[in-house]
Amino acid sequence: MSIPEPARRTQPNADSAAEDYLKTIYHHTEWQSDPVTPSVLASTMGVAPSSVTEMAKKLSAAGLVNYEPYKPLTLTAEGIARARGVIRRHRLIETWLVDEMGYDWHEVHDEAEVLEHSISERLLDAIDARLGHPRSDPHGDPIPSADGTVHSSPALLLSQAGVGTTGTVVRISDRDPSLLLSLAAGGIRPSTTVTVVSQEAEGVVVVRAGSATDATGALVPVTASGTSSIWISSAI
Amino acid sequence: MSIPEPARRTQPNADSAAEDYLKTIYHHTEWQSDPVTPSVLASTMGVAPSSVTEMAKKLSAAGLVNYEPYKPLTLTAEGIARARGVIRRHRLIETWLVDEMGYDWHEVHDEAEVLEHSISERLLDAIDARLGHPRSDPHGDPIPSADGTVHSSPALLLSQAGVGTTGTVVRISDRDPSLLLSLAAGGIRPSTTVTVVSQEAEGVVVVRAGSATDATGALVPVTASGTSSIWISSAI
DNA sequence: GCGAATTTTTAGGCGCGCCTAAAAATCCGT
DNA sequence: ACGGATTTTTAGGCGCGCCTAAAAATTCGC
Ligand SMILES: [Mn+2]
Ligand SMILES: [Mn+2]
Ligand SMILES: [Mn+2]
Ligand SMILES: [Mn+2]
Repeated sequence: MSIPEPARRTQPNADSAAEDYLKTIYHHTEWQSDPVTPSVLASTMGVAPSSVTEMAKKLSAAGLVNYEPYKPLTLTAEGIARARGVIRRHRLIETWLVDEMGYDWHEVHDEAEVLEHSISERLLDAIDARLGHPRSDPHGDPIPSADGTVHSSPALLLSQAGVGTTGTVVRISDRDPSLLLSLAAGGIRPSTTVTVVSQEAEGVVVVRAGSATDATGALVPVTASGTSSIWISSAI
Repeated sequence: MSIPEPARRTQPNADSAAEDYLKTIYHHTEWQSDPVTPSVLASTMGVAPSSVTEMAKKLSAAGLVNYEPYKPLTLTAEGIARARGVIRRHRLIETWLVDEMGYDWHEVHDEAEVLEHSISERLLDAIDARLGHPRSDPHGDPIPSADGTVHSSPALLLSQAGVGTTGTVVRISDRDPSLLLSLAAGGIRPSTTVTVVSQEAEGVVVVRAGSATDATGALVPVTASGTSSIWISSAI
């Protein structure tokens, strides 16, 4: 009894903050290749830029991030592996919630955001097996396999596709639940075939292929920086 | 963009420590009625007694714990409700892991200890419905219902039952996985009928009712304070 | 019932992840 | 190429949940 336990107890979920930084850095380079600067990361994560600098140093000391003052952040090989682990957990949880637990695709992101930090490898594997080792999540994002492999199809941002382009929806960002809801109402999901009808400042009109009478579509918003939330395959 | 967000971001899992204190206080009064002093709580939770005093003041300020210096801690009505919420989550998760995810009963406690703080009410309800609203977990502990009701059967600590007593196993503490494993090997689970064969300092021998040839049993250890980890119904 | 042993509280400190304000470096337009 | 605007870093601070050491209160044995 009463072993004189020498030291500091680890906080619950000790490094979930670090996991979020790794995941967010990875995410920024997954579909685009913006340099990931502290200010970009700070605004994505809702923290002050100084907090990013601080964490960047810590992650650099841990061998997960390459950090040079005043330069963009990049992940080391080990950092990439760790980020993929977090993303694998996130996307398998989202898939499980939709496929087995009665969630709709716009409702799963926030729940996964929390559980990705607490689920064990064993439980994750059980879920993965039960789902039949899915390759992509409900929004079309690839699920890294347990060994770290990722199969992602090359894709084109919808806002960069010219009017008249037809393609298959590869991926839709899950960050805006209300957009997901309206896209579902318009019949647009990953693997749907769509055609760009017009490109305007306030949005992009997309029409799903179909007979003239039952074709459906949606207005896809474009951000100030000129990007939409949908990626399509470049098949003409 | 860049709303001048006024204040302090909440830490991830902000109050999981508080939830653990509430749960542990409740747990101590669930099957026995020891007074819950800071030293008892400190040793159960693996923290210093001064940490308990500190948290007791915080929980008292929050209206969840009755705290008077130098007196045992008790939960307020609101504290009981909150503790039952945590325990409901813990036990439903354990039940789900055993019933659907291929876990054995000695493997679930640690996983539940983490997930109980991060699962949402919605996901919990989905799991509860899927399991058919179970009343007790794999170790025989009652699962509080969503409205806070608990149905627990009166039970007798095995170490307090005389030699020759026969009864039904109501509940087995899940804190010692190796004991659970050996009890399962001995055919002892909740609702098993058992008879106390001998009471000794180092343990209690229990034999399951059965024909003379296939009767099985186990040696149940008794702690220094004279308690075992099994409760039986007082039938006879 | 009193002194010793034990328990509990207080005091002061630490690491984490965040903040604001100010200083320093880089970037950008002319 | 320079000066102002922007970005990034540094400095200092805060709340949380924990710690150890010391002080205070309670409990226990005789
Ligand atoms: Mn997501
Ligand atoms: Mn997703
Ligand atoms: Mn348990
Ligand atoms: Mn249990």
